Amino acid sequence: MKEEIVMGLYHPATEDLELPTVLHALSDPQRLHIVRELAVAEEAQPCGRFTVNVSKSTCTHHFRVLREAGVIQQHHLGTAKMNTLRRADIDARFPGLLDAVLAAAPAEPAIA
Amino acid sequence: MKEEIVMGLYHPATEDLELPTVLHALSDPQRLHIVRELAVAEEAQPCGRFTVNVSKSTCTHHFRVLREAGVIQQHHLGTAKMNTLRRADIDARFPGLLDAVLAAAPAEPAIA
DNA sequence: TCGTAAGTACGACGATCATCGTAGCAGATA
DNA sequence: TATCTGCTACGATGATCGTCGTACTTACGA
Repeated sequence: MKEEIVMGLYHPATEDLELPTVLHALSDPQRLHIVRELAVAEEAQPCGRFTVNVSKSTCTHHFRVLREAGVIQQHHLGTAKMNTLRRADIDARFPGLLDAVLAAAPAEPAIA
Repeated sequence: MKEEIVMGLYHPATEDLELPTVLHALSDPQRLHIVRELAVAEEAQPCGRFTVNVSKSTCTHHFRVLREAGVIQQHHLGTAKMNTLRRADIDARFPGLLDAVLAAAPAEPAIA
């Protein structure tokens, strides 16, 4: 039941990650695209630097879904909000899941 | 674009399986439970033999979602409709995905 | 101090979803 | 033929979802 608050933002604890919630977070093409870009990034990325064809408010919505599902971690940095993939946490809770998702369909564009 | 019709039921071809669709199909607790029961079954199972706490019509809906996503294959047998997991197809298209999903959260009940 | 850049909050909208009950159909069985 | 079993079709309903625009906040920089 432990929950972690990082810089005022809700993040579920690793042991509280739920499979249906994570799968649902990953079942949207836009969010899948964000996760894939995040997976190849070396460092934390601000929300604005993603190739997503939706409005800013929709983008905020998708990042919140990913964060509340435990897929990404967010923290403020100046006016920006930096995003990192919670790869170790997801691997610990659901071994192999993230690798399988990232290995699949890397060619699918975010046009949809 | 090939599509396979098995006994009058639509089934997507292996190469047409889409990751978001499959993930969405697996993101429901009831359907996840069905898939898990199907994974440990030796043979094809009729729809009625699943421990699901929803009505019959809702059950029909969930099986259709799984079939149209390409997760299961269905065929009629008398009055029953038999279900099998398309494990080989999913493994071919998304290697490791099904294993990761099945390995995770095996203790989650279908009470929800 | 003023402006700009990056995100958020807050509705709102149409679409999809999970659920149900009722009615009905197709095989199997008597 | 009549009945039963297993499942589907067909709304209907309430909830959630993805999307948007507008207004707002906050931090940085000129």
